[in-house]
Amino acid sequence: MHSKRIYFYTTNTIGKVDKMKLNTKTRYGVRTMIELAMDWGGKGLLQKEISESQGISYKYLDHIISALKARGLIVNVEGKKSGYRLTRNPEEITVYDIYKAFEPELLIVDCLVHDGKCTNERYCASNELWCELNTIIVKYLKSYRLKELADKQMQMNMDSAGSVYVI
Amino acid sequence: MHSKRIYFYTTNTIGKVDKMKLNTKTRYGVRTMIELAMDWGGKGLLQKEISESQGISYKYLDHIISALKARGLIVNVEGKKSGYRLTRNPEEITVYDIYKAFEPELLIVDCLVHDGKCTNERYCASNELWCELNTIIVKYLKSYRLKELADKQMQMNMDSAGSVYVI
DNA sequence: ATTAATCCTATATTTACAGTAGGTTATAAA
DNA sequence: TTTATAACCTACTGTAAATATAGGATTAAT
Repeated sequence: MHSKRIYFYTTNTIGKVDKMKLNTKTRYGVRTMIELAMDWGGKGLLQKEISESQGISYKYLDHIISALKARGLIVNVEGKKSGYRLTRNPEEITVYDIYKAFEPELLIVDCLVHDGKCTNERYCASNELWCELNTIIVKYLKSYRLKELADKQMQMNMDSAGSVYVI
Repeated sequence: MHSKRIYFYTTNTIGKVDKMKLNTKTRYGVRTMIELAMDWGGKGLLQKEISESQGISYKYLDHIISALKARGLIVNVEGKKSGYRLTRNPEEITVYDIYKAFEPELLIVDCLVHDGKCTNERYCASNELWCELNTIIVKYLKSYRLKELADKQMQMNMDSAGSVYVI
């Protein structure tokens, strides 16, 4: 699943990019949420159904769903076997909400704190740079709403029946 | 150096954030480049000097410098012991240029290609989302020039002598 | 020739991610 | 009330990249 490393000095120095990479749980989480958003107002979806339509391992989906539930984003309609549904309107759920179900905080460098302000007393030009970038990313994820994603997906599902997720 | 894991289900599911993180080499690379930018038009800086002023291990800096050289961003002024200097005006070097010295490409998810277009034939709403975010990040890094960083750093170094980098 | 800076290879260590396995509990249906 | 099935939870493993460090070879200045 992983591509070849690229080295300078024949070894070391430059590795395959694994940082600045979104984790799979967040990706899967978003896809799961899109699926549930498309069912918004419907009968609810079973883990099995989500697993099959999304091509995510049933067992692995356990963890995804657990995190989404723990974060209060989804819930069982009524007891088991009734399926899951969103707790809020997809319009009111941002991608950042979903991200936060899988990561404590988005910090592209460690010495930035929650609100995007730096903890260091001393001045550091690069810190300012990364801090700004961090803010931009979070702002984007907060601006993107689940509804938009579900709408796009639904539209395209109608246009070409049988389309498949790949991410 | 690493903070505690946070678990749901008591184990697994959520790990310490290691994704969506800038790698240290890029961070060090930027700091190295700031240092050289502040010396722009000067006598050149030795690896030892950069190592000391930045608090980066001399040996580790080997790899940083190697990558920057391989990328053509820096060069020895003339032979050894003459010090390194930038090959271009800091005004013409973007942070993305530096990033590219350490990572083949910035791709927050694997199924995006260089120009920000998706490789998949099938439509995928989340792909579009990540693709846009990727573009935003790259755009920001391309817009930020080394000169700005060096200027800020120089200004603050003058304001408070003896300031120290932390990132 | 000596010194020292650069240049290069190899290797160690850590640890989070990604994923699997195996089980218990709850609930709906038979 | 038995059975089937879905949800729920814990534990564990394999892998691979990141983050270094060590040691030496090469080159150039003095």
